Amino acid sequence: MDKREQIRQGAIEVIAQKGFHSATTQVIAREAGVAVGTIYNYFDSKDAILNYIIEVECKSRTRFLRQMIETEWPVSRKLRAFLEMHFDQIRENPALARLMLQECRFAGREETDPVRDRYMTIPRLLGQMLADDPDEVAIQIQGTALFGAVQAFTLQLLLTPESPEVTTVIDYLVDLFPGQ
Amino acid sequence: MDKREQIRQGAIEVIAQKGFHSATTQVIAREAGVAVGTIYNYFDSKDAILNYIIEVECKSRTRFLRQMIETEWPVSRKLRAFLEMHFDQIRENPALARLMLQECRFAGREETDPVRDRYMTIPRLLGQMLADDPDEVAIQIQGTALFGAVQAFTLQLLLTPESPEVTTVIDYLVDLFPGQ
Amino acid sequence: MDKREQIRQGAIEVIAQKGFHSATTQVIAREAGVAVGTIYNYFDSKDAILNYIIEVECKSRTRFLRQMIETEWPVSRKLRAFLEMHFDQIRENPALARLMLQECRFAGREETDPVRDRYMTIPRLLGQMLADDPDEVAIQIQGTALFGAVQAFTLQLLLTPESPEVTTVIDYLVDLFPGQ
Amino acid sequence: MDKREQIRQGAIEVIAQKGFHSATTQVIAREAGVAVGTIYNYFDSKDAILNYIIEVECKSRTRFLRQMIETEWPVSRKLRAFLEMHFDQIRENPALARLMLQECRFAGREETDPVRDRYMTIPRLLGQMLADDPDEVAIQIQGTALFGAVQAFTLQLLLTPESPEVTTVIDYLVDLFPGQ
DNA sequence: AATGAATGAGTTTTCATTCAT
DNA sequence: GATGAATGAAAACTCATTCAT
Repeated sequence: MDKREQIRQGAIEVIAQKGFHSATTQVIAREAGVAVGTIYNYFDSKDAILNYIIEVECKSRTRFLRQMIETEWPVSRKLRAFLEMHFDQIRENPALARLMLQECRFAGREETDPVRDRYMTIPRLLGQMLADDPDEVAIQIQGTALFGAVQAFTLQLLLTPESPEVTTVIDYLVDLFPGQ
Repeated sequence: MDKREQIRQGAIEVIAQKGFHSATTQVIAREAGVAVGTIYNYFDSKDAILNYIIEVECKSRTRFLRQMIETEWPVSRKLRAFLEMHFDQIRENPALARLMLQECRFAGREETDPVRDRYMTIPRLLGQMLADDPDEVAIQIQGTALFGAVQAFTLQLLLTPESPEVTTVIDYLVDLFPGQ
Repeated sequence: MDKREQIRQGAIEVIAQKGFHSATTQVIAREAGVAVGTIYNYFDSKDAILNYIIEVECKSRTRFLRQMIETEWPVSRKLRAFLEMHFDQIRENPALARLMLQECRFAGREETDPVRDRYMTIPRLLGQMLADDPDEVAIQIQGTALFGAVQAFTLQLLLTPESPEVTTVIDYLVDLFPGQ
Repeated sequence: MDKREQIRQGAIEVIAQKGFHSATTQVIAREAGVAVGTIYNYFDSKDAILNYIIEVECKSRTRFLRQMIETEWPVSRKLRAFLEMHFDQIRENPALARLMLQECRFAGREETDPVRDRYMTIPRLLGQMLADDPDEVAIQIQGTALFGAVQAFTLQLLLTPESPEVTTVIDYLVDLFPGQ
């Protein structure tokens, strides 16, 4: 009944499967169970759908991370909680994971890109979670390294069936990033 | 004089700037200083250009990694050498780096993709470089983590001017991945 | 209002005038009073338009011939009826006649061609009309000869203004093919 | 050694197989054993090659027909001689026959077309061969009918393997066109 | 608000022709 | 004369977007 959400879901499936460029509005509309025209009642353009999908996903991650940061837990527990949430979501919605890996390509096309800014917030928050001092360069470095490592494991998980166990990966990462 | 190379260079510039999809053959040809038709004397299709670019770049990385693997150096020195080579090349040809980050997203579209296979060789070789036992899962995990971390730093370097110093990043990574 | 028919009519005019290959989709669209894209809402390809035109025309001829074959009329009357129908249609739509002569040249390019099969049904039915025994080689020969003769007259009619009178031609053909 | 003839032969093979439009100058050149550029030393354009092929073939037919016309033989013998010559050539060079049927499409594209004029001379000469009076309409009609019938048989021969025997066809035609 | 037929700008690719060697 | 790499105009086809119903 919520058309915007319906369209978002349809778009995720189609874009994950065919890639953003090959995902036509026709097919997205069919998958979402609406007419093409209806899409344009809820989104300004096809690009806007993708931006919205990424935005929703980033918000979900950043919200979780901000909660972790404010918690009094030890760092290793925070990190483990985040990783478990992340890989759980991958398992539940692999299409969305595929889409995020495929379509988050903002390598400096435009000068300012709100979606990119939102995306790049994640490594920063990861850094903060590992150690609270936001000015410390070393911390930002840790955040970026962790961010990249998680991404690479996610990609491997989606691509190769004989990937390592998720629990092994989580244990490894929790051990690697002690946040000191 | 070497038209194939000329086209490759032109394509790198244009694709890095506008993305593969928005990079038209017209513009690539103009940038390369040839006519559109000439592109098709040297490549089967626009896709083939991209594949070739990625192939060349992957080969350069894997060749270097194989050399490192066969060397008797300590692991930390091998890793440092690789990272210095990598970030040197980024500095020299940022367009190419941008392109690799933007366009090497093969999250499982096609079942078999030779370019993807070539690309995914890099984390495997990184793992081997860190510790020679190719059967050890832990080593593969290290390779993947390192691969992802390097990518994330590369992206940050390209996107944000106030990124950490490359030497700091290299020191951090050499310290993080001891290969034990 | 019926776009498919509109496009068929436009395509007939343009293809008859310039030949199939030189008839661009742009010009066909303009002649049909639609946009290029609209053509592809009703046909899979430019080829499909030509196939449809030929199909419609062949069906019209074969339907008429089957009616004649089932009639109790004497052969000469059946033949005359067919020829009058044929040359009437030529007069009414010379563009279509021109197109059929120009573009129905299937001299064995593809192994199987449904359009060609439909086209080559006409000489077979002509043979049947001349004498009902479908196994008699002689009859098939008559059908082919009649078919070719009619085509040659049609071509002459379209090309040379000082062609013989249609009635003379019909009389001649009715006299030549007595169907014995 | 005669390059023009070499090119003509190569073009016949390629055009017969792929059709004029799909026969590229590259492939024609390769088949002829020359370079593309060489074609343009002997022909003004790709079209000129086709015209030349048709011209040569028409000349061969018209020369033969003029000889027959000047002979004192009975009409049936002249006709039989022509038909035997024609079907012999089909058997010897089916590619050429295919090409002639496929590519002789002059349904009134241009006002004046020398190749078309040459082609349409054949039915006229056939008429003259059947009865010498060139002014008699009936004779022209016969020529056209015979021309079309021969064409239809040729097409059938090329398309369907279980065509009637050539001798049967010749006997039939000689019987059908007594020339009175 | 929902629909989906119509639109036409934009893209890849082909290929006849040229011309420097 | 022979060559074949370079050329770029031209063509089929796609698809995001619009708008009348």
